[in-house]
Amino acid sequence: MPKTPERCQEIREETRKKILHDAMLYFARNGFAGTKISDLADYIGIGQGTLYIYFKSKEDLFKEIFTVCNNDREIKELKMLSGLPISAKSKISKLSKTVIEKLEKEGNYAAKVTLTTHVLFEKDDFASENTTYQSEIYKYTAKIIEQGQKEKSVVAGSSMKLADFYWSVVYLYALKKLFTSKYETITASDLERVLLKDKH
Amino acid sequence: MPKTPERCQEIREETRKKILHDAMLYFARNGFAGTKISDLADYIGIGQGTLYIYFKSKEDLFKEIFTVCNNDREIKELKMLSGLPISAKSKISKLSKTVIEKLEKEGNYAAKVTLTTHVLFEKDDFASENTTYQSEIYKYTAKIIEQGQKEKSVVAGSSMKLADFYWSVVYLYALKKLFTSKYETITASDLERVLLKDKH
Amino acid sequence: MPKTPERCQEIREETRKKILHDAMLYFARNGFAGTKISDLADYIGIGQGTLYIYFKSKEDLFKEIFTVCNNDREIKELKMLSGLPISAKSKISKLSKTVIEKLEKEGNYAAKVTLTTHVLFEKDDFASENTTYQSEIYKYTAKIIEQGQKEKSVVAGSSMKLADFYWSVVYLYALKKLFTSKYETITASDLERVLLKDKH
Amino acid sequence: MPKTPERCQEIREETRKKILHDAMLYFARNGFAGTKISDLADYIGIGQGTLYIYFKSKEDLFKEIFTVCNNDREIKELKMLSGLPISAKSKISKLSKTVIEKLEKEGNYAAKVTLTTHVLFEKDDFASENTTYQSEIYKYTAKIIEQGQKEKSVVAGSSMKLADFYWSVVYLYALKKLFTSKYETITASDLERVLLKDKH
DNA sequence: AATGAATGAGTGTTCATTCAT
DNA sequence: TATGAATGAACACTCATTCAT
Repeated sequence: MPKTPERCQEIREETRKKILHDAMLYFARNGFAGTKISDLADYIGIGQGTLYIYFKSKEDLFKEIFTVCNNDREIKELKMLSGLPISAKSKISKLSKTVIEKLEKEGNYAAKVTLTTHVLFEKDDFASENTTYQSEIYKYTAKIIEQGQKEKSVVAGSSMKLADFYWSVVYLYALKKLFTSKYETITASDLERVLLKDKH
Repeated sequence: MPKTPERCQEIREETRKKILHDAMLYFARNGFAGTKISDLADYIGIGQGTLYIYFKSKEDLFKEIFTVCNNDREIKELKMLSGLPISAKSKISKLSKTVIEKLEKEGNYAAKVTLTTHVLFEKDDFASENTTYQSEIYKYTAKIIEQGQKEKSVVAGSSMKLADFYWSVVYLYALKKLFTSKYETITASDLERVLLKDKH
Repeated sequence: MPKTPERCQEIREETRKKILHDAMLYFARNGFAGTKISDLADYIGIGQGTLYIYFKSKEDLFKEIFTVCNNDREIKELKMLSGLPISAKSKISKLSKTVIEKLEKEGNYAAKVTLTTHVLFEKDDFASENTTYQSEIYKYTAKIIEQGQKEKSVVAGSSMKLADFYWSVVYLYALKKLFTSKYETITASDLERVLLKDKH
Repeated sequence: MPKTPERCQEIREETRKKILHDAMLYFARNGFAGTKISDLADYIGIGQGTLYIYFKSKEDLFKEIFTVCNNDREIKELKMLSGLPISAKSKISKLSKTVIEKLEKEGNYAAKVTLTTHVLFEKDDFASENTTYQSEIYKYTAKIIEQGQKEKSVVAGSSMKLADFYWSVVYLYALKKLFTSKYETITASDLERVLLKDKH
């Protein structure tokens, strides 16, 4: 069975995907400084050298992972949600349910959230690039919050601060998902409460 | 004439305190793996060798800092609060005000909270030791929550989960305090909302 | 294609052997404290890091070398010699000739003797392990000496003391071999004289 | 009681002597590289800083000790012995008795011999200085040996080689004296046997 | 003069990266 | 292409030396 060039390309793509996927989780758990290439390669199940065929350096790999994390689908979905002709309360409920579900079910969502947020804190170099993504997300969340404040369903306060609060809580439970199994996970209604006034 | 032993002891005690204090902040900001001894020593304003007069190793220094973080005063104060003959809502208000104030004013409170929580996630070795401290804090918080649930002022749900949620939010804003100055800090009433139903 | 595991194993074994061999000489010449890893690696002709692939630490490397030095062949040969049905004088002659020859010809014999004896003096930790080897050697030498004393060919005195004397002289000329080229080496008959009465 | 300048000078002299004396033993036991200033100061019973009042550096201290070791009295006595109008055998007997006695009784003789010889092996820098002393000693010993060979009491062979052999054995038992108490010490007649033919 | 806390150059050890196979 | 042994720059740690007291 001769390897066609196409098949070769396919294999390459698969390996690359696998590295990105596994490394995302590993970096999210151990941080950049706390990740050794040797350990990471073992974790992925490849040789150390192989990593360097696909990525120029540890830093390069990290950056690529970070880029993958900041995909636009997330933003687009949120943008669309914010534009829907429904109450802010519904939007927040919908969003919260989706997020909690992703945390539970979607394999790498927790890692993605964790890395995205971590970078904000730790890596000054990436801060600018990241801001773009983060600020888009915040912008649309803030829009929903403002709508909710008009509708009296959302608590008072700076909409950006509240958006930040909301996503920080998501980050928190992403962290918990990654590291512990001890505590019960937050529910969508717990998450909503960050923004919503009580229902009576 | 030789230095008096008393004076020597004093000097040692002061230097040790300074190292513990400054290193706490540095470790909280950079993590264990992300902290280089040379940078840390520069940050503290001492020679690298000096660190090793007072602490056997980087790990040893970290452990000692962690021990300092887990002081009992915190626990005692919370225990006392939980026992007071006032409404749970008042207790939560009081606690939240105190915590937010400490975050704002008290020099190393943010670092303390951050380290204590980080260790829970990252360092398996410390998990057991840490659990003691953390679980005491959680226990008394849960007690207040349960009181509040009876009084109908606190939302429904597992009291331990809610306690964890509450302190996780505190951790979040400790992180923000340490790393950014961009965002408005959370208010006590934002923090309360994690637990309390709306006032109306 | 990956390297075959067999070839890898081979390479590892070779490098390990080379390190043990060369480091034995280097440690014998410079002592443990006097040996810098950087110098040693240069001497062997490998990178510093390579040493740490094969040995956990400088101390570990030293211990392994020491173990290699204390091989049983030496003991077995001496045991056999001591049991032969020939005069003690012949045994001592034979032994002395062998030893002197090894000192001259066999690459690392001098280093081996030197290290084995040095350790007796300097490293308390190894004393017990070493005693086993050393005491076996002494035991069989003492046996020959006692035979010689009965046959009136060996001088009077405690056989263990004389055995110790004999091997100490060997150690001496191992040292000289390692460090200087100035002095004429001892002859087998010089060595015999430590034990034997004059021939006339 | 005001300290007179004379008394001050005396105290200085005493401390200096104490350091030289104790450090000689310590260096002999641990070697140059194996000696830490902090340990040495503890052993002597003074502060680390004090050493640097009396000696410019570790190396300087070692050199001074080495100079003290190579005193001329030894040489003079041997020179005189070699010139006496008695048989070589008597001279060797006398010398051996004196040496063994010194090893037993004289506090630092073993350390002195050990250091003097060690330096020959280890410290290339000192080799030249040392050679003077050592070669004087060897010269007079060789002279006695040559006399003995004429008188047929001493074994055949290069007189320098035999002198070297003789003093090497002395070094050996100096080592043993310093490090172990296990083995019986050599007797003067054991030592003589290095040079003398048997009595029959 | 004596001390020992502080220092930083030097040493031991690790780990991202390279490269022969 | 994939591997893991080899590397050396970077990091943790030690110790001879200095200096304020």
